[in-house]
Amino acid sequence: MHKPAKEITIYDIAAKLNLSAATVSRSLNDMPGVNAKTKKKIVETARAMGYSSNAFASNLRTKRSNTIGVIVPRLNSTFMSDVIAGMEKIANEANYNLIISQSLETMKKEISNSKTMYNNRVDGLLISLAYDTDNIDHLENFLSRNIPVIFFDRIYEHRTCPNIHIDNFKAAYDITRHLIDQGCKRIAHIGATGLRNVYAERYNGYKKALLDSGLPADDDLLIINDLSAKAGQEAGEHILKMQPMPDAVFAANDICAINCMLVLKRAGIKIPEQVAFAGFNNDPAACIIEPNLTTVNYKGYEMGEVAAKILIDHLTQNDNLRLTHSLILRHELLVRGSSVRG
Amino acid sequence: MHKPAKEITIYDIAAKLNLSAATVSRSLNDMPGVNAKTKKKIVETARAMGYSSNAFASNLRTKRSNTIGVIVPRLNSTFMSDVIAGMEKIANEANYNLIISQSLETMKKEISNSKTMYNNRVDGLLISLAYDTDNIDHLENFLSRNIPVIFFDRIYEHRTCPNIHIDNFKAAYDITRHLIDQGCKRIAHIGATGLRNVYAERYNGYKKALLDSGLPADDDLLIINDLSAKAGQEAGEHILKMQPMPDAVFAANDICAINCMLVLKRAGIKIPEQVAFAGFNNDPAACIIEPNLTTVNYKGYEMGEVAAKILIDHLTQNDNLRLTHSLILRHELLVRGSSVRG
DNA sequence: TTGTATGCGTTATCAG
DNA sequence: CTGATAACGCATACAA
Repeated sequence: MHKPAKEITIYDIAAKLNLSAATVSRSLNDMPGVNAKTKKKIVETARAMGYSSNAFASNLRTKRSNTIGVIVPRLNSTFMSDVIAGMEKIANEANYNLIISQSLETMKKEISNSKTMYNNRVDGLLISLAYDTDNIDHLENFLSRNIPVIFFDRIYEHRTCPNIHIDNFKAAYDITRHLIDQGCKRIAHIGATGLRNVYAERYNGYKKALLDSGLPADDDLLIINDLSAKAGQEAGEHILKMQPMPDAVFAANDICAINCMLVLKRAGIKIPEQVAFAGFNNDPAACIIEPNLTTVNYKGYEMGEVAAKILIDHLTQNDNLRLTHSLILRHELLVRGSSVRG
Repeated sequence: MHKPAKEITIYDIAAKLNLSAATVSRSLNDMPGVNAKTKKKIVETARAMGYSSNAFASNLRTKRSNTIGVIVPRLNSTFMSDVIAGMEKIANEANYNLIISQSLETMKKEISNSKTMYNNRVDGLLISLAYDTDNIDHLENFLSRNIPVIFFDRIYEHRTCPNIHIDNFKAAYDITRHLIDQGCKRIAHIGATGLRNVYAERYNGYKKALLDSGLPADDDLLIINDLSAKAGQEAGEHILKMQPMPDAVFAANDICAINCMLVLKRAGIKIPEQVAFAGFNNDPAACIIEPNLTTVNYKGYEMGEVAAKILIDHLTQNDNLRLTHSLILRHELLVRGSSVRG
């Protein structure tokens, strides 16, 4: 077993300066009521001796970990990395640490992760739900002990937890409307499980836009999968076989849209003349495919910042978290070549 | 200030069962020397009472955190997310937690992150260096206290720290050779700072391949930047102005290669006939651009697994980490349309 | 302004 | 097999 070397404690510093540990503690924590000179001396010797505060002892004593737990479906999406970068910035500034884990889209791992988070006594939890999560019993530990939980993006309606998201319904409505304005009449939608608000809302927005324009919301035009690259390819093959083919495709994420589009392109379909395309998320790849993909842009970075900020404000100022029921961030429609018909 | 509710401790369990806390602790930790019956009773009531071990107290006592620190340049690259996913799998299985942070390619943040990691008493550190890190004084705390540090991908030569990486030299050599085999004679290279082994080695491999084939390694053919998407575009504009233009471009990562290629394509340059392209990393976008990008594939997931495994084995079995100087993983050349000439 | 004393929840040592 | 007790390092109420 690996054995770390001895640590330097506030007692060592106190001994060296003929002071009490209490005074050292107070100085190191910038507490009021310490003589400026002694404080200076303490801070200096602390540095000189290579002192570093032991977080465990401090946490044990204060019952706060200064750590925030983050659970996301996957780390490796552009959107989520942006979210996390935003969270990290805010957390860092406020002296909070982030423990991050991914559920890999399964409720099972999400449960296990939340247990770990709880054991590590995170001060709060920021979570975006897995693909198949259908209840939040695994968060009961947090809720019953008043440890704040905030949902972002893939949210869950709960009495005491704020939600942070965008208006997925409106975004989908607008993008579908845009396709209709381009003259499209048979618009297919590639979506995912209705369990997740983001996908349910995008579908609802799509459907409403069709109905408002007097277009039928034909079930044949609806494709449900997991929105992965592979699923996008399969959707493309499926679409090629449809009779008649749709004249537009609106996919609930860009990766899926792009991979679907590639299949159609390779089959000789003209984009956007024969089939127009729109996605969701503004993944960098949307600007690599040709023609570039029309999509909905929303700032993950800001979502991360906001989520972390709300949580930390609550932890440090005890504003009432329940007052904030949900927080809706801005999005914008980015119209590009994949959907504009001369 | 937010106040969490009271916790259930081993004393509560002990009191309820008329036992001592010691016995409860032993049972809950599966230690030998406890009557099977009492143990069973203890485990059951623990669950019934909703007990959950307090990691701080345990860590304070044992001087081990069961936490591994991970510092990467950025989380939002396909490669790094894969690495982290691999680490998380191994860590999870061994009951270790991961604290993850990103340096955002600056040494400054890397220093601050490593300090946080140290304060949180991580049992070990897995790190891939930032773009401009030119020394590792900030890891001195770890090294002097025998806290194991393992470098991966962006490594650093150090007496006591193992390195995990691929043979960047050979990969670059092979891919350059491939371009030469396709008849290319003026091969440009887009690389990054020589501070980082990965880029220095890729450049060296490229150069050696040229020399071995009797081609001049012309300095005009070398473009140094930060390999970002934007840098790729700028490189593309630069290349368009070169007299004569190179007939191939080998970029040290895919994102840069792809964005450079897009600029050339839009200027009417035929790929690969006029300019052949090769990248590095096998980013998913390499299969989105047309023609698809020739690149070097290496498994980030496995690199993460290996790094975590070596660290945890050392932590739990105290095998001598110094014996492992470096560990070189496999890579493969993926030849695609961007480089194959009729 | 500083010091004393105590407890946070565990685990480890020793004794029974 | 079980119990009593002492740390681990820090922060705080209270005393000086």
